[in-house]
Amino acid sequence: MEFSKRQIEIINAATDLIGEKGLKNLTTKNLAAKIGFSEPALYRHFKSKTAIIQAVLMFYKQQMKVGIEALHKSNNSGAEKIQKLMEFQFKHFAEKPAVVMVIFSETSFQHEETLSEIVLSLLNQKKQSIENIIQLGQKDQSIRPDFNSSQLADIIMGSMRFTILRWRLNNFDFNLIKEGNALCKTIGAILK
Amino acid sequence: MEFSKRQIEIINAATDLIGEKGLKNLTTKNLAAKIGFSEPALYRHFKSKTAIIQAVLMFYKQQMKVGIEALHKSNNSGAEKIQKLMEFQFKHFAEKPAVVMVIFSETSFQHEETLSEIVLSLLNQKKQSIENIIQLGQKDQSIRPDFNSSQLADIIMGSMRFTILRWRLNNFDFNLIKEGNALCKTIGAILK
DNA sequence: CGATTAGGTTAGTGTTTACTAACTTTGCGG
DNA sequence: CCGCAAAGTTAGTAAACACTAACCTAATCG
Repeated sequence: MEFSKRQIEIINAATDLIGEKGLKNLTTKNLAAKIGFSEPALYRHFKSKTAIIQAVLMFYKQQMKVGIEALHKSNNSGAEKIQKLMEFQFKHFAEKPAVVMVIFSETSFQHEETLSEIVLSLLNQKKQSIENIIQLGQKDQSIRPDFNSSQLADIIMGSMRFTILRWRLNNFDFNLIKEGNALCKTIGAILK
Repeated sequence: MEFSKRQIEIINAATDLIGEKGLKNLTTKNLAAKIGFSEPALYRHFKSKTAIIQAVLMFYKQQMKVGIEALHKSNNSGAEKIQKLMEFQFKHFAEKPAVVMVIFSETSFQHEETLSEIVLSLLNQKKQSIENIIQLGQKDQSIRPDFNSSQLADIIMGSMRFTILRWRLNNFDFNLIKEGNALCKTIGAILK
């Protein structure tokens, strides 16, 4: 998936709009206004609004993949990698709250087959990376081996998502990084 | 919050509509059609569509409260109560997938102050009950005392929500109760 | 028994939505 | 500097939306 400059501009504007007031705020009118040109111009770069949302998700998926791959290359133990991954994610969200909204908009796409599929693949990609790290950690003995890696991945991803959801519902007004670190430590203790 | 018969009828129909195709499927037109009368009739029972969604959430909140209170009265240990609570929730969702959709629609309400508040209170209510049970379990020594109860609650609620989200994104086509039980056991082991 | 009211109807309103038709401008390669 | 395509414009459209006005009916109750 390659995007032109203008397309990336549109993707960022769309992300911001969702970030500000949720998916409902992403209208062709608002989007055009945000970028500073007229509505029909959007259609020179994307064939439909759905294609734009699709691009937003793909863009985010790509970003996440790059971040996780970088983590994988480090020389840390499995347990340490999990810590780093959690830190990375919390930091990412704290810096770009708009992305948080996009993630949670996931659940509003059920009526759009193509979007649902991307969301599922996004989630699976992330879960798979975490499972891989856990299995690695179970081999290098930094993570206790008696837990199922898939379930541990559910627990890790779930607790992160939930913390982020709480943050969002509280209008982003507690320190996510701090709460994230605390969660991180508890998860670390559980994995030992 | 007391609802008339007709209001409960509307609440159920609205829940079903959201369950079928998400929040976007909840239009006044669809709702009226589902119940079998005309659109304007809706406005004899609720003053606006927002009020209907509000009622759906309040109704669900009430239901949940009743379920959790029943649990609290039992003579089980804290650890056992957590198990029961998780079973109860997974069963509830497996039986009424529509409610799942409503829960995850939470995240689509950010533009509506009043709805966001209800969602937050709903989440807090649930989290508080779980925290209470954990603290109880830490006193009766069925749950290890060296973890922060708030974080454990995040982990429990988060992993449940995530499992349910996966179930939904997979079109409800794995056995939620089975996966729920597996998660339950792992959580049980963690708490010990 | 007459008045009031709760709860239904048909018809329609203004607004917002995603998107298109048709035209114009701009920038670039030969 | 010509031709042409890419990328912008204005003006508009049909459909869907939440909601209202005006009217009707039947039950309740003093």
